[in-house]
Order: sequence, then C-alpha cells, then structure tokens
Amino acid sequence: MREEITADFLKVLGHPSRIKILTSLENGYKCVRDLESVVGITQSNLSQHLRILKDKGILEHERRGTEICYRIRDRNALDIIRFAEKLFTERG
Amino acid sequence: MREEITADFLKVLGHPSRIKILTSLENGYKCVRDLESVVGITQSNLSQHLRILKDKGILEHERRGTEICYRIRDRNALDIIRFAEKLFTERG
DNA sequence: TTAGTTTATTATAATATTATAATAAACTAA
DNA sequence: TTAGTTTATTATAATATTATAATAAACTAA
Repeated sequence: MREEITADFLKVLGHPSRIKILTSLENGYKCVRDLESVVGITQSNLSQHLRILKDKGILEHERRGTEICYRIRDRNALDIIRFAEKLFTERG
Repeated sequence: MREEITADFLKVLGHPSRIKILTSLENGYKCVRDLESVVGITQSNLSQHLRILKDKGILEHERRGTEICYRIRDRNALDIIRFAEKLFTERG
C-alpha cells in the first residue's frame, strides 16, 4: 500500500516533459504560454501534463489577467528530481 | 536529454514491486526464491522486474550454490525511494 | 455583445508497460 | 547421464500512458 503511493508519485515524476515543467518553475510562476516554449511540446499536451502534476498536488495555478500561471506547490517533488540528477553527474 | 535519463530512472523506481524488491534488499543479498515470497508476485514476473533493475545498474547478482542472489549495487536508488516515502509520512 | 486570446477537455491512435502462461536455460546432486 | 531445482526467457493479452487533432471553455478587451 505504501509502495503503491510512493510508486505512483515517482511515476509521475518519471517523464521528461514533467521534469522540464518542474525545473522551469523552480524560481516562481510561469504562464502556460511561456511554459509551452520552454518545454517544447504542444499546448494540448502541456495542459495534460500540468493537470497530472496538479492532481498530484505538485503544482498549483492562479489566473493573472489573461493568462493562467502555474507554480510549484510541493517543493519536495523538485528535490527528488534534483537528487536523481545529481546521481547521474556523479556516476559519469 | 538530461531529463530523459532522469525520467527513465525515476520511471524504473515508480513501480510497487520494484520498490518492494529494493527495500527488501536493504540489508544485503537475497535469492530469487526468498524475494518471491517477500514481494508476493510470480517467479516469472519477479524475474522480469529483476532484469529491469539489473539493466539500469541498480542491482547485481551472483550464484550461491543452487540459488542466484541479488543485492543492491546503486544505493542511491534506495535513497530516492526513502526520500519519497518520507515526504508522504510528513504530508499525512 | 462580439472577436480574439489563452487554456482545458475530449476522443482516439500509437506506443509502452505489465502480468500470465508456457517453456527454456542453467545449474546441482545423485 | 539423469532427475530435480532454481531462475530466465518468450509470446501474448490486458492495460496504461502518451501525443495529436479537434473543439470547447473561460476569459478579456474593444
């Protein structure tokens, strides 16, 4: 049971686009249109990844004028990614 | 590119059976037959998960008499899991 | 209102992952 | 050798994930 929850969380982090989303939100809010160019996927696909991250409580969003902006809600998610990245630079 | 590698690694950890395998190997070697009862999946399925973990360099194995025993090769994998687990106990 | 902009949703095809069943492979021990 | 034990592999069906295309929804600003 505990393994299911942990696995589910790691699985959500285990996608390159979602990792790009999280690392590009490291320093605060970004609207969807900006994320689109940073992450380099279609608006539709991006929106789906954002929802996956939001549903897991990793992101939150708010409207700012004409745009909707996302930011990191659970900083730990980013920490896991950073930690995993560190292992690879150490490994080679 | 870097994201792909990190994502690939996290994806491998994002499965309950593979998490069970890793946590049950925390203190050293275990042969496949023992893992089978701990993890609670069929021998065939277990063997496939072991191969996935071995191919990623997370596990290694050696023959001990009639059995084949696995142990953790990349301790960092377990650290990631422990870290993720910790987040949930903190969260609630 | 209406046109335009931004984001979300839905349906779906393509692909990847997983578990099962059957069998093969690699041994050991008699 | 041969029988028995342990583990790996293969084929495949079931399921999950992903990206695309089309469209809807939610706004803003004129």
